[in-house]
Parts: sequence; structure tokens; C-alpha cells
Amino acid sequence: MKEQKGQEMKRLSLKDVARMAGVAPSTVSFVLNGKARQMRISEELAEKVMAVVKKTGYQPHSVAVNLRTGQSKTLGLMVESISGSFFAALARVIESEADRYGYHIVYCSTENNAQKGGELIKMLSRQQVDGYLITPAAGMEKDIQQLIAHKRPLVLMDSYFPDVAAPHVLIDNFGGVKQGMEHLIDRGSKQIGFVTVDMNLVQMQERMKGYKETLRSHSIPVKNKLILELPYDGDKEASVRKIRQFIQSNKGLDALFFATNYLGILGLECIAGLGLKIPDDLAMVCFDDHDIFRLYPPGITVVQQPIDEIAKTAMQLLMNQLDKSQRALRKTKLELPGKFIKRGSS
Amino acid sequence: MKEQKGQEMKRLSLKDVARMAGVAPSTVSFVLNGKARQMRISEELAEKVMAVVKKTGYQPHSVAVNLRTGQSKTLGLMVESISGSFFAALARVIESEADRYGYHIVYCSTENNAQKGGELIKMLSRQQVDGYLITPAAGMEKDIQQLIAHKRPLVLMDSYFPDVAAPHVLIDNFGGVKQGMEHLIDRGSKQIGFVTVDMNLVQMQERMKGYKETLRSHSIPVKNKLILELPYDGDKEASVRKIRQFIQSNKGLDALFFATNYLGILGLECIAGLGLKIPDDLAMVCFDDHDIFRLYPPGITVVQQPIDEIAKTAMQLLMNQLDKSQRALRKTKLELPGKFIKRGSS
DNA sequence: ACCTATTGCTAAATCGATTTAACACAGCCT
DNA sequence: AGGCTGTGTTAAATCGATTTAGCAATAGGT
Repeated sequence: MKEQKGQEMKRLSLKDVARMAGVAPSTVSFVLNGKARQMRISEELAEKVMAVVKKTGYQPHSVAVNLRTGQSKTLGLMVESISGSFFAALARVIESEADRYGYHIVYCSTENNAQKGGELIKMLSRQQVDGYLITPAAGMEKDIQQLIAHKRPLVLMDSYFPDVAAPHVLIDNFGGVKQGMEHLIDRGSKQIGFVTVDMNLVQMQERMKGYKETLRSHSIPVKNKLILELPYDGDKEASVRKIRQFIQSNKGLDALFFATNYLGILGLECIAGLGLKIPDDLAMVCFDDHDIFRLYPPGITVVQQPIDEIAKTAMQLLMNQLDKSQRALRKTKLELPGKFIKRGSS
Repeated sequence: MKEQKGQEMKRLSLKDVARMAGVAPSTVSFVLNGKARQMRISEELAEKVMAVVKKTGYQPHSVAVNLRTGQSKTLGLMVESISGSFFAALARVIESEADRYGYHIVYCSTENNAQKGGELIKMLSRQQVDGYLITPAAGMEKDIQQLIAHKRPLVLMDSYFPDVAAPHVLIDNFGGVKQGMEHLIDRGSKQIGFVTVDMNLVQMQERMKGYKETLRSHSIPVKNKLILELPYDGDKEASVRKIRQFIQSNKGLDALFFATNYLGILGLECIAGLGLKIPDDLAMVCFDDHDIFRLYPPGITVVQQPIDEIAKTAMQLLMNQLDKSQRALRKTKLELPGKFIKRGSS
């Protein structure tokens, strides 16, 4: 209590603790880091040190520790955009997992811009993050490759690059779409449209493949007229117009599969605008769940991403890499099954 | 290219640059920090140094800089939950603003738990963040007060504590609700219910006050029967049941004002479940917009929060505090007007 | 010619920890 | 007694920057 007077009341340092306990700084360090045994510090002294530490509430200066040890206990989390529901949910789980492992999160968003992504990676490196959790944007191949080349601990989520051997964990996109498509076919939909986005990433290719191959395996011809690919950065109004036109120009259309929840939401707007009834006039299935889909009458059938598992698995893969004792699991590639949730729209 | 051979290829340090340029480390430091003039380093030498820096692509080790200068160029962002749409949107803007000012973000979520919030503040302090951006949870008064006492740069968002003189920026809750209520009264709603949440924070009190006073100013009696306060951490099903019961037990009820978007969404579920038509059977206005409200037929009227302005203003207040030249603006308290958006539900 | 200023640069201290190498002292052996 | 081994503890180097104080050398003033 009596220490409170000085204007700036400098932070307690390890040296101060040492002085107060009447020992050397190194001794305090050993005791605090559990190396008392190893360094043969007597029980008695160790206790004396701990007493001072407790009394003063001393907390090591993590920046100094970081400088000396090279460990920042910080992870870089880079998502497409924190305001996307999928990424926000992912971030939430990642944060709490990181906390469990004693790590902090510095986060940033690529906004699906490879250049910005590259700069952010540099920024994270400068910040000395111990590891990277990234949902990559198209065009970030080089940056990821560099991280791998520099042996930086890294896990990709949501997507990956076939040519870059980086550990990654994501939903089984192909299988997820297949499940949804089988369902539509089972319920008798004959003309199933596919609305996707022009994003040159593997998850989108897989979803497309899931659409086409499921049709083929049921001997249903794949018609290009039934596939709509929207530009990623097209403005919303334009996309809505295109979807509307797409629906109108396909007369026999009786079901739509949307490749992302963003597209599905746009789709809902169109369908409502056209006065069509779901599922009677048009059935609908969407990849990636969203609050809206639970609520919007009559409820939209979706393939839900296993966000918890993705986040937890990614953290585990990253922790494995950080744990120097057990290197080796570099090339781990995981695809987790999605959860098909049938609602009123199909 | 020839430096690539060594196994671990250590990072280039300022000392290395100095050696390569044939000058002292201090000289390099001065040049890099724009103090060449002040320190009377000759143009010639400065250029030589810069040449080496450019050729090698040297980047200062930010942890070392941090240790020496005490500036981490990092801000702590603490929200209620990153997966909430309001907070996610806020985080998004904050991040890009921080970037503009050359700061990074360490983020964490309180999950509306004061204890967790307190621990996270400690964590952020240990991490040496330069400033704090916080949406406080009930019960964090002491923690905030401590930060103020320690003169840590800080801005609260979304809420504040009347007894703690901390800079804060948030929507004008009272005015926002008033606007929505006036609208309902104008359109002829006679029995307006108010659904709120049991959260002991000023923004909720203000919303409640907005409800009550608007009624009074129109000489409409405030009936407790028309007010429903749900527990914050009650489970979803229970809340839905309570709202349903609330609607059923108020016979003349012709409009509902929901105090948060989460409540509004639950409300939609109930209303749909009861088979009521919006706005004919029941009009609806909700505080805080959400994607769902735009889409859900016939569109839900809302009071939208000025998220961009809140974030930008908060960053500005924080930057003012960090800019040692112009201290003084400690007690800044800002309430920004919300935007009333009329949709089909009223 | 002597003294003071100015110029141009660098040596060394510092931030707060970790870690290696060394030191003093005790006990045991021959 | 001298040499060796172990114990318990600490001094000093280090991480990579910033910053203060100081050192030569040249210039200017009387």
C-alpha cells in the first residue's frame, strides 16, 4: 500500500522481486519457471521467492519474455471477413480454444483480397506470431508457400491450394453437396439449378463437382443453362437481378442449390420478389447454414458446416506443430463431414 | 540469394545492417526513424544506410522495439461475443480503422461474463496493449475504473457506467426507441408491448426509459403487463415460450417493440408459431438491425445502429488519448443518433 | 594562438526477462 | 594436504532495438 505514492509507479520487474527476496534475478527466474529442482535451488529459498511473488502480485513482462525466448504466445488468425457469420463463428471457437492452450489471438481480415492478405501475413510475421490460422483468399498461394518454406507453424481452414503442401482442415465440400443433391433427387426434383460464385478456390470447385457428379451418377444430364456463376465482387443488386433472370429463363426449374449462404440469402430475396412459394414452386437447399435459414418460413434446408470441429481440429494441428517434441504431422489434410439439416424448403 | 544456405537463416538485425553499411547501429536506427536530420547524419551516409536497408529488405524486430519503447502498436478489442452480428460488424470497422492508424488488434470476447472480462483485461495488460476498446459487461465497473486510475487509454462502446468517468461512444438509445415508438403511435397502435432483457446496463435502462416516456408524453398509461423482461442467459426455448405466453395473455396487443435484435428474432419465431400476420395482427419494431429483418417478409422495421460512426469515433477518441501531445479529452461522452428504417412490419 | 561551438558520428546504457558458465564451499578419497 | 565431485547460488551474456552522453574533428571568434 505504501508503494502507491510516486507519480508513475513503475511496473514491478523481476529484478525488484529479486531484491526484495534478497536473491539474484536468475534465482527468481528459475523458481518462476519451475526449474528450481533442476537448478538445485533449496526448497527454503524457493518458498521465500514465491512468497514475495505472491505478496507483490508480480507478473512477468511478456514482451521481455517474448524477446528473450522468441515465443510470443500469440497466434495470427486471418479470415475472409470477420463480419461473415461463418468466419465470426469460427473466430469465436478459435479464440476460446487458443485461450485454453494459453495463446492469444491477433486477428485480421483479407476481405478476399490476395494482396491485402499478403501484407497482413507480413504484418503478422513482424508481430512475431507463433503460428498462423488462415482462411486463404484466391491468389495467396505464394504467400502460403513462403510460410511453409520458412517452416512457420500454419493451418489453413475452409480452403487450401492443391499445389501447396500445407496442413488444412475443412468441410467435405464434395460430400456435402452430394448429400444435398441426393436429397433433392430423392424428393423428386427433376430440374435442379446450381447457383455458385466465381471464386477460384478449391472449395468452390468441389461444390461444383459435387453438383455435377451427383447428377451424372443418377444419369441426369448436366446442363450449363442450369448453372449460374455470379461474380464474387459484383454488387448485390446486380446479383439479385441475375438470379431472378436465371430463375425466369429456366422454365422447368423445380429446385435450386445455392453454393454459399450469401447466395442463398440473395436467392430468398429473388424468390420472394417473384412471388414463388417454397417448396411448392421451387425447392431450395443451401450450403452453409445461417440464422435466417432456420427462421425464414418454411425453413431452408442446408448443409451445415461443422464449425466447432473445424476450429478445434485446426487448433490441434497448429498446437502439434508448435510442440517441438512431436513435429512430423506436417501434411495433415482433413475433410470433415457436413451435417445435412432438412427443413421446410425441400 | 547466397545467404540462403545456413540451416536456420537467422533474421537480419539492425546490427547486421549497420555492419553491412559500415556504420554504427545507432546511426541506422536514427536514419530509419527519421531522426537523421536531428542527429546531423550526413545525407550521404543516410543514403548509404537506406540503400542497404532496401537491398536486404530489413524489417525492425517489433518485439524489441516494443520492449525498448514501451509501445506495442497493439490495441485490445473486447466485445460481448464476436459471433453477434453487431459486434462482428463493429470489429470489422475497428480493424480497418486500426490498420489505417498503424495499429494491430488483439481481440477477445467477454461472453457477457464480468469475471471473464476482468481476466481478459489483465491478459491484455500483460500483453502490453497500448489502448483498450471495450463493450463492457455488467459488473465490470471496477475493472474499468482501474484502467482509468492507471491512466490507460480507453474507450467504451455500446454502453458505459454512469459512475465511471470513461470516454464512451454509443447510439442514442433513448432517442432511438423514442423514434420507433412515435412511429408506432402515429400509425395507430394502441397497445404496444415492450420485450427487453434483464441486463443491468445503461443502454437497456435507456431503452426502457424511451419506451415509458414516449408513452407518457402521449398520455398513454404505462402498464407493467405490457412489459416483458427476459433473463439474459435463459435458454432459447424458454424465452420463446415466455414471449408466446406474453403475446397470448395480452388480448388487445397490437404492436411489439423488441429491445434487441436477438429478442426480435425470437419474437419472429413466436409470431410465426402463433400464426399471426405481421403487421395486420401485430406490428413490430426492433432495436438494432439484422440481415433477417431486411429479408423476413414483410420486412421488419428497425432502429439501426450507426456502427461505422461508432467504430470510427471510438478509434478517434482512442487515438487522441494515445497522441500524447493532445491529452485532455478524457471525459468525452458521445451519443450518436440511430437510423430509423421503416419496413413492412409496421 | 587559444578557447568555444558546431558538426558528424558512435559507444554504451537500457528495456526485462532467460540461460550459460562460473564460483564458493562442503564432503570424500587417497 | 591436495585433488575431485557435488551443491547451492549467482554473475554476466543475450535477445534487438532506442537513446543519452560523449568523442574527434573542424570552424569561428577574439
